[in-house]
Amino acid sequence: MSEQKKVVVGLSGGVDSSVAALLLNQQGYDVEGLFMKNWVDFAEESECTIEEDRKDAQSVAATVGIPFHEANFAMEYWDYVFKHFLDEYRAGRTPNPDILCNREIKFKAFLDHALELGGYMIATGHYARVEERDGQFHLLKGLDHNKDQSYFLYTLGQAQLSRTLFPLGELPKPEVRRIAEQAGFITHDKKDSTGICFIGERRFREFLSRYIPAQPGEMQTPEGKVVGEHAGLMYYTLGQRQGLGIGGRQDSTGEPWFVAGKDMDNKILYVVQGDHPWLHSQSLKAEQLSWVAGHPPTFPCKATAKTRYRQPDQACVISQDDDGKIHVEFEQKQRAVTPGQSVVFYLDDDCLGGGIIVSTDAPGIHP
RNA sequence: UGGGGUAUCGCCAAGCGGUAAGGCACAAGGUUUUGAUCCUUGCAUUCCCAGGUUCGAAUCCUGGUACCCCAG
Repeated sequence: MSEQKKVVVGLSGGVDSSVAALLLNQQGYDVEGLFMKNWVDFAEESECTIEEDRKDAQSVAATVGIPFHEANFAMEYWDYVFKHFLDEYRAGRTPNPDILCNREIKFKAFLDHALELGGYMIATGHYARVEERDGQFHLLKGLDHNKDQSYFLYTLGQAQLSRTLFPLGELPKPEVRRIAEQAGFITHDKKDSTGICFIGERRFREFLSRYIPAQPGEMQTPEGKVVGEHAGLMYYTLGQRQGLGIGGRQDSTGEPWFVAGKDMDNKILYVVQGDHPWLHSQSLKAEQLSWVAGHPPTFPCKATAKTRYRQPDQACVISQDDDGKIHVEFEQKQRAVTPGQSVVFYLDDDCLGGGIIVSTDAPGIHP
């Protein structure tokens, strides 16, 4: 417990990282805090939020009594996260920028920077655990399964995990808030932040339209009936309900409509009503695999998987495809499995790794 | 300009003399470190218009207007 080595904790200005810093400090680590600014927004109220977060982070560092640093990885964020994010959307897929952000920024740029600062390890306020067993580092779910964030961390490998501490991994969220309040943190009752990491909560369509111009087209049913017009395929994601504007067709059942497919070439957005077969898939293919252990498991491999954050674990079998991709066969049909999103594998609490979904066996047309 | 029919929230749609259901859409919250999903709440003092009957009408009557269908 009395490791005298320096740990740099990423302070975001939220409750979680605040408590992470406090706990490490109490555990006897030589803790320093670092606030990252990775997004620059001109003439925008979000600039204020960033500034407020910075001040809160600074205040927390002062309360804990640790040095406070700042870093700006806006360039790295743009080049390694945001560009890719836009490319994916342009291609009609739905990326998860926060997973990339963890790989490229928090556990690369930040980690490197922390080492330069003389740090030995880094720490964040993620709800996840790292455990070393037989010389292998395992990424485990946060003990508070309700807040578990290992899904976002599946790209971390041995090199990263061996230098990472997740002080909140064993704690339930309410306890974290309690600790924050007792410590007198300015952040103790701050609302949990959501939205893209470092960018924040946005009106998503409006935000995207600043980077990708609208390209309207038809909304069609699988039968080819035109039921409306869309603003641009990239603004919609599979399984989406809100924003379609279709209501009260005389020839319909009265059930809500959902996005079920995209025809990029013809700019057609396919929509279906209610619980439609196009929305369900039994299997998927994934690529850009990343395994926590540094190597894939032995295939075929029985495991569970999440296709999106906070989804209950789904039983599946992972196997290798001839073309190097991974084939995942689910026990139960899955709703709206979306290309560009990540599938993350688990063995109980053990996060094995994951990959990017490229296709599913759901009927219909997908990018 | 012969006959018949329909006109209720942005769209579907209940209502049949007793003081405007519901669904979809939309909006606002909630959940949520992606995008979604999901949950909660809100959403016609008013029923095409104008008169009339009635204690009381979206519901009955009269006259307009609009649209639809069949005939010509």
